[in-house]
Amino acid sequence: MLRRLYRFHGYGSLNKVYRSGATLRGGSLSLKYGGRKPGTGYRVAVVVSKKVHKSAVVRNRIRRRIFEAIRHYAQDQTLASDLVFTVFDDRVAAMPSDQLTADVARLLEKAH
RNA sequence: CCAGAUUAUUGGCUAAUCGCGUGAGCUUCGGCCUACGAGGAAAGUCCGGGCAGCAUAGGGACGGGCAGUCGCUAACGGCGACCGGGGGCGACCCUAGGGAAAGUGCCACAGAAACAAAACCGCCAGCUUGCUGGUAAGGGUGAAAAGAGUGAGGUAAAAGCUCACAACGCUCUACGGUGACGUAGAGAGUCGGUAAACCCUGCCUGCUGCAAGGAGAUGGAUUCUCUCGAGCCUAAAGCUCGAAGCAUCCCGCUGAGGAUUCAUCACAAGAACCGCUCGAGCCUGCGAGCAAUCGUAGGCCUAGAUAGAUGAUUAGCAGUCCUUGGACUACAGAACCCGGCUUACAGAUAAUCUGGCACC
RNA sequence: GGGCGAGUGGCGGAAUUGGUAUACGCGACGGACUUAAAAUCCGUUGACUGUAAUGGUCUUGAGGGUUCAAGUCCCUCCUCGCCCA
Repeated sequence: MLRRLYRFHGYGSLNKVYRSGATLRGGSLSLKYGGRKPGTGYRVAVVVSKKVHKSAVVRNRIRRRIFEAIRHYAQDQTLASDLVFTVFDDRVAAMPSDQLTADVARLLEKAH
């Protein structure tokens, strides 16, 4: 899990990314990223709808694994954008962590 | 040992590295350090309360809920014990279980007849030979056809029509029990089912919900809104009544709300907050009680997030599945808090009891 | 978090106070018309299972209950949808 500083708070800023952000598609998840002024850091949200999986435990695991992959990526690279990951497949809960980290890193690379 | 019954507990473990939230401490304000951090169902939202607002929520109507008895409880549609009924060889389990002679509705099809009484077939008698009368024991219809078995008497043929014994529910009396009810005796036995149909009886019940609500209190001034209508009056002013609010209606109660500003008291930067976690709280012992539960003594503080922390990876062990070797770790994620109910749940453990077999 | 509603053939959609479940439309199948097809007309059509023949059993999201009888009444669960800052 990322620190509170790097997460979204409230609907307004999230809706702004949904309206004006650009979209990248991956295997099981997509990324919307949007304009933030340079030098102001980054914010991340992960959206896992109830249609992905009925169990709240599985949805929580998906969310935490993606946050963890982003955290490892942010240790080496610098991020500067609003990032919204949307999951549409429950394979994310069971796939090996190396593959998940690579998928997330590929999306983040494209966004820059 | 095998097959069961009931109840309770547990719900992968250890280590390393990297992280997140809250509180305390330190700080050179960059951080550092330390403690704690999902459940028995956190779930479904099916009930009941606390708490908050609407009048310190008051009476009645309407509506809704519950239903054996006695207890427990803050309360309950929950729990415990007992009674009646049903199931099991048994341990034990299941049970929405008030009232149908207060009234109303419904009982399709079939059937002669469906809640008010009845003759279709059969049996018996009479004569006009296909009608009349007698007969509710038998047949047939149906979920249900006047409570009723065996034997004897009785008759034209029959029938609780009469008698003996047995069964059934009802009423009364006696005894036992706080009570539901049980046991015994006596009496009279034509007179459905359905109340998870309306209804009657008894008891309970205001509405909205933390997305509630708060974010100064008291007093005064000005102004606006609800605000308009009717009556008294020539008109104005004034008075009275109604309308307004109390989230269904009547009674009853009250004028209510917003903005600006002044004074006094209080508060001290916070809407990124409070409510928010110390509570019908948990653990242990003792006592009362068959038990639910209650009393008492000692000890303990045990998540409080807010697009939402409680995690990720690696190694070893334990277990399960299939073929070396891999895969997997029951059900499942707090959202104001409690008491229950219901539903989901791999495996492991413990206690008590029942039936059967073998041995001593 | 809190509050509501719905579920009937392959699809849509009826079924009055409990009383023959699936009326009606679409679709599908067979036949007629045609050289062939479309349109039109006629007929069949829930599932399973028989017999020489008439048939029998099950079915309203799932399970249970009340009743002679349940799509309808009551309870528990499942799925889908809607509303509230």
